[in-house]
Amino acid sequence: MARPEGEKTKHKILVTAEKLFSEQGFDGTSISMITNAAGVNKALVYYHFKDKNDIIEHLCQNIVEELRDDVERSIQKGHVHPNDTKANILEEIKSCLNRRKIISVMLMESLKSNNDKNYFLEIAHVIINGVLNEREGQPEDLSPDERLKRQHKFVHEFFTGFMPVISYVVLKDKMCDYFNFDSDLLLEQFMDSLERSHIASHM
Amino acid sequence: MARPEGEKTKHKILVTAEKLFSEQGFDGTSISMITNAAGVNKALVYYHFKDKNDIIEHLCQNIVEELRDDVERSIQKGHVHPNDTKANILEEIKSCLNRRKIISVMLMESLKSNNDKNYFLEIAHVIINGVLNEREGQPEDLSPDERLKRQHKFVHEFFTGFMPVISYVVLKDKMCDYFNFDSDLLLEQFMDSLERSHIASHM
Amino acid sequence: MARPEGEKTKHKILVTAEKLFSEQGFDGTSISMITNAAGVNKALVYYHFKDKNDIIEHLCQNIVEELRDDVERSIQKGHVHPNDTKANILEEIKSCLNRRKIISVMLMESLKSNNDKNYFLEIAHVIINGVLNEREGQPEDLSPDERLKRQHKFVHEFFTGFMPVISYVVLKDKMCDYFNFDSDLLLEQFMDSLERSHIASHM
Amino acid sequence: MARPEGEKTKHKILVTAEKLFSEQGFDGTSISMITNAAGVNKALVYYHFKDKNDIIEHLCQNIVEELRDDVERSIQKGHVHPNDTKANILEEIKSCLNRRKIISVMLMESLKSNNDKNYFLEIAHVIINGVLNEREGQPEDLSPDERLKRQHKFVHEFFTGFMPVISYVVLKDKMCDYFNFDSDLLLEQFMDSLERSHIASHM
DNA sequence: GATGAATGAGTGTTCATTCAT
DNA sequence: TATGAATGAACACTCATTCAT
Repeated sequence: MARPEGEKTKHKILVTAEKLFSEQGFDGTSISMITNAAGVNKALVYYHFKDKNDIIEHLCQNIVEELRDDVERSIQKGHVHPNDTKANILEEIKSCLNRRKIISVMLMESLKSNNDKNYFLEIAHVIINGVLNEREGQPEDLSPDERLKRQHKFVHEFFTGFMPVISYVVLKDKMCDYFNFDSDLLLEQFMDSLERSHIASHM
Repeated sequence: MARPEGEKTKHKILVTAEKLFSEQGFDGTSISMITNAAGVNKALVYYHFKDKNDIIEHLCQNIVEELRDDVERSIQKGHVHPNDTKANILEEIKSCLNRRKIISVMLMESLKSNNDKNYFLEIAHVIINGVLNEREGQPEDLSPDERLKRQHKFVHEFFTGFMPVISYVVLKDKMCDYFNFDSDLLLEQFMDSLERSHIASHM
Repeated sequence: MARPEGEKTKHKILVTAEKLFSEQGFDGTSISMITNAAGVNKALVYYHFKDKNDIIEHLCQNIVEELRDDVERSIQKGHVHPNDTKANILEEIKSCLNRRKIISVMLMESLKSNNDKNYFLEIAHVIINGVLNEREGQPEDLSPDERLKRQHKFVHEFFTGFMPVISYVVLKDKMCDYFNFDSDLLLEQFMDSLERSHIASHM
Repeated sequence: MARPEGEKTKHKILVTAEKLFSEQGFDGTSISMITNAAGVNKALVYYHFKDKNDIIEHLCQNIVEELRDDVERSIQKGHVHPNDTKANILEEIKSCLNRRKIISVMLMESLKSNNDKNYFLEIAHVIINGVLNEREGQPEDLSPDERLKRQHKFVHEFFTGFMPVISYVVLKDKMCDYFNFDSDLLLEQFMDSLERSHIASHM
């Protein structure tokens, strides 16, 4: 675990940036804010990263890789709770909750219509295809008709499964604040809704 | 309809700001960008608005009011297409599409955990309560138990109906680009999914 | 002469920049140095000029135009001292001395082999062609042979007339310092040399 | 000739710095640019040189010494081409061409009126006095009148011989680019002009 | 209502230089 | 000799905002 000195600093910058980006947005967060919060010299950021954008790029690529690994491992080992869809979904929600800061940042950035890269859609792609492949095996040489079906399944998963979970993860705290909801109750109600709508409608 | 000169300018600023905010985010858009694009003098912004924040506040309050009016009218007059849930949902989606720029901005801003005001949750509140009231009448003096049920319905509508629609509206163009989807087909598939999951699970 | 307020500021920036660029070079002079010396706000520079480069561009284009006008006027009106080459050359030297700051800057910049624009060669072109046209009329439809002759004359003027004068103008103060020369004597000796070499060798 | 490892590095830094300084100027070239281009560690520069200024100082002092040696050797051995002034001048031009990068740098720096050291005038001094001494012997105990004559000769050599040659050397490539001149023809025309003006006017 | 000019504090980024190893 | 990491000051440039007219 002995990280070389430079890697520690780089890590500190990344962690702090992730926090501040999720709180204030990418454009609303200055390099000074990051270095002040992280307690590192401002110029050091540019020793470890090409520019400000390179920081968010690192953050995004890191979790894209993490998720790819997760998905692969999940397919190989099978689920943590076999035959218990609900428990598995809860597991997934929790895994998203742990990454909710960067997910929030990616969503914000993906909403800007000017952006070229779209890491949010990239992780959607990775996760949903992981789920679909697990359910029905890796597709090869699809006929146009099968491809259309596959796309339909993807769209279904995206809007009725993935986005509700993402929405829950990135908005739950604000909802509890705004509507004066209890956090545990909200989770329960959300899980129930997801079960009755998305899970019940699996194609 | 003859708008006084000043109102025209104010309107031009608002329209341009909405466009740029949705393309680049609020923090990513400067006053100069707005005035350059709108072709108005920079100082004029501060004649019509208190500060930069006041612009987004105007934009948000405007559509909150618009939506309130829509909802009220809809309850009074009934739906455009009575007894055709699908058509009505399509109507709603189209109404959101027309406002997708400002909705996108509100969502971005609501994701920042630092923000105090949350216009996105405010419009969710307005719209979803409109839908629920239309379905089952305005609730008064709810018992704790009824209130819980109402909250559950709200949560259900929010995550399985509202958020999927919003997601579709703000992300569809990026999805078509990223995944090389056909726009019309995506709408069709999305509508089908929504029907099978959300509409089928109405409580 | 009543200059609008903004033009005065712009002028102050240009004059100060010219001075500092000639003393420290373009890259050796920061915007802060200029604004501090000129007593104007730093951001104002960017109100009046696109960027730092735009300042030097203005300076260069201004004297290019000035020189073009000078040359044209000189051809129309004839020399100040007809039939007295020496006096006319002295006149020219003095006119260069008045512009020696910006000439020095242009020469420095033209020596960087990376630069795309070359204002120094542009003024050489303007001045020398002015001299040649005055002497032998504006050339039209030159045969290849005549063109070669014209080029030869240009080269001759450039290296044996123009460059010595420029060198004198931009280096005389440093020479007087370094070699402990008397300023007036240096001018006299330089004029004598120029007469005996360049003027005597006119083609 | 086996250079110790450290000397090789030092040499690489000097060569790269000379190249970049001549392309971008001293102030326009950063230590990072040099170390990146030379492929050496940045901190190593400060092992071999006191500071950035020390690099240019080394470069300048090196050729000052080189030129001193050249001049001395030339006086002792006589010219390469005895009795052929033209050939000798061509030899000198070529020797300057080989050193044109650092000469260009020295000239740029000498044009800044703020600089204390003036290596450009130092090499002018070395070279021109070498030429004069060769022609008429090393002067000793000059009378005031003789000293004035000597100064006049120096000034003559400087402005009608040295500066044209230097100008040719540092500007020829830019001239060929800018005026679309042929390189060989330019040399020919320049040599001819120099002969007819400077050489013809030797005092 | 509208404008050109101005401002102080800030932006992202790079600088020459140093340090410990 | 050489290196990766670090630093404070400076860089060019832009920000939101204000002022006088």
